[in-house]
Amino acid sequence: MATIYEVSKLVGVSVATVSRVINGSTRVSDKTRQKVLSAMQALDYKPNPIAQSLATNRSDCVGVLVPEVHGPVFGAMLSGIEAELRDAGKFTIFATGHNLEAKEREAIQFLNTRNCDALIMHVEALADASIHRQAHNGPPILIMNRVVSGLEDRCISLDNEHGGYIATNMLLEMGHREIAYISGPLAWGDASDRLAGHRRALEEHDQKFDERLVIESNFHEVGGSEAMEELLRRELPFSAVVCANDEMAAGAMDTLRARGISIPDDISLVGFDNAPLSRYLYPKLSTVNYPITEMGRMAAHWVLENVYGQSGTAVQHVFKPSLVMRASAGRSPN
Amino acid sequence: MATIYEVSKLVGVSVATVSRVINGSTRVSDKTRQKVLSAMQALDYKPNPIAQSLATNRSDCVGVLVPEVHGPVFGAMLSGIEAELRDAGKFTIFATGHNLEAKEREAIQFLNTRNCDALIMHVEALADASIHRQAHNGPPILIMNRVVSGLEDRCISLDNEHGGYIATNMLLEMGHREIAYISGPLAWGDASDRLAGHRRALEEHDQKFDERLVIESNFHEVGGSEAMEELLRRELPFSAVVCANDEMAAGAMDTLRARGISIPDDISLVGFDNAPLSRYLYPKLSTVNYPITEMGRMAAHWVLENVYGQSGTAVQHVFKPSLVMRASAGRSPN
DNA sequence: GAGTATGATGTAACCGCTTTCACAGCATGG
DNA sequence: CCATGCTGTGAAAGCGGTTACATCATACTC
Repeated sequence: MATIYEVSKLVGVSVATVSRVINGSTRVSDKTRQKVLSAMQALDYKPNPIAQSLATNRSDCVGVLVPEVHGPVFGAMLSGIEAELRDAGKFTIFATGHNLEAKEREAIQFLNTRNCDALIMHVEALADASIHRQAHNGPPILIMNRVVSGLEDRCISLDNEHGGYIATNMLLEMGHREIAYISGPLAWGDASDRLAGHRRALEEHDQKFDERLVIESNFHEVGGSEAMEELLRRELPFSAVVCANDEMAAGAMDTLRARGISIPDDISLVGFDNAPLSRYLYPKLSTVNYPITEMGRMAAHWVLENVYGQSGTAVQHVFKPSLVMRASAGRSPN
Repeated sequence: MATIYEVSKLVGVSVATVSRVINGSTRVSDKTRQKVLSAMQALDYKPNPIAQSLATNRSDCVGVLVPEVHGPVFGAMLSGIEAELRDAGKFTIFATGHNLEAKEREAIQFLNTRNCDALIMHVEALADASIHRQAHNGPPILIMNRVVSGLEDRCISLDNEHGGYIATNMLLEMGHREIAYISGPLAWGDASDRLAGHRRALEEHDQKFDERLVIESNFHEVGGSEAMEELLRRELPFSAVVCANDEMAAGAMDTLRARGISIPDDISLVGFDNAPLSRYLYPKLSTVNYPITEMGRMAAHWVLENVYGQSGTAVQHVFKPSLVMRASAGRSPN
């Protein structure tokens, strides 16, 4: 690989001048610039990014920490981030935290050793205090799907409360009165916010909130299936169920089908996330769209503006979910 | 951040000695080693990876090129790669090629500028010649899901022919005789291999291969749906359909359901990939398992052994798919 | 035409680490 | 007692760039 020295020698200028041409930092006369450029071409010269990093103290790498690489949500998020950063010539390094505190901490350490210019992280287990510490000691960070107080301008999140609200509101407007709810772990912010939206919708329609119609589950398919069984066991009347994510809705659907209960004729079902699987279920699942790819793009955007100084549009910190109507929810049979 | 100089000053040795302690390259007396180690701890010293890279000409980064970041197959592959490399303290940088030659070429360029120590790539559009060129000029490469002649020891692939064979074989053994086939683009190796396996199974069971029962489609859901419509339009008898991937099977299922054709009572359906969606379909899809996560791990493994000199088990270059029986395939109604 | 601002370029230090080579000190063997 | 071979360590030259500062024309001002 050719170095900057070879280029400078070929042209007969100093390496400083070549460097200036590369970076466009200072004015270089047109004549020398042209000579340098053609020499670079002739030698097929590419600046060594490692050397540049060492000299400038920038790595052009952005670290991304997600619970998992695969899966509908994180895959889509990574996709948005990668596309945006790539266009800007920045590199994405990722690590997984598996929603476990030790792993998340370790992953941050790992990314820190790479001298990332910024960190985009989706962490669940890590306490606010740890995030604050990282924010103050490490490179700039951006937090996905979580609002950390004191770092609001570093957070990009979904208005989960609104999502829960529109799901239940839609069912109420279709005439449903008794609406059950299968929740994710309420210790997690998104799960409790979604439930709060559900409650608000009920209140606005003067429906009493009945705790017995709420099951706290785990965001997984089996959990949804078991939660639905538990609901049926309680023998309370309900004509619709909101599931706090699509996977649990898939599980719930399995249980209902096994009991011969028809969707949506007997019971309407609504999910949350608009994950790919929601389109494959039968009947196709009505759900709440979670614009995670866009949110990933926005995160990358923030980094490009605030870390790499590129100008652009304003960053949107809170995204509003919207309803996706499919076949699993219909009018109340009553 | 503390540097190696500060450590050396604190201990009263030269930076060379500190470096030796860091790398364990040469013998250092126990006494000095201990002093250096505790000084490193006291200063919370971490070697600067960028500087190390510049000096050693290694970046500790592995580039991964996939068509897309998300999606069942590539997400799972990335997941396997990341897990394995991460355990070894190596970084994964990824880029997407979207199965377009220009984009794939560009992505390789992009990763090349980062001085990756190795490249793991899943490319579809790039010609063998380009891959050979990259293999000879750039860092070591590993090719996923494709066998490039002359580079067989650099390829990790699935025995697609075998997969096609076991799918059709299973149907034949369940008594089916007329078996239709919805293929992916036959210009792609995996699609044509899968079809070849289908043909071999038919031949081994003395069934004539009927071209009119084969539709070439595009690996997408809509394509599967349209292909099934075309099949029905041809009004040839068949009691089972093999789809070359699960997405097309999902589309085919939609079409059959819309016509009131029961699965598997009227027609049996088999997919390929064992993507997550196959479990969400109704009825749950029988399919061929594609151990892509393991294959990703294996790729990372190869890199660790051949680039970073870690010892380990032998690399498996060809993976055998296996059958996953679910509800969508049953005995022939005849 | 002297004084000065301005623009283009060169010089050299520096980023933080690795590694070759030299060397001192010491044990070994004849 | 000297030649020899080890071990442990230090000095210093890279790795390939960036950039503060110096220098030198050149153009401009009065």
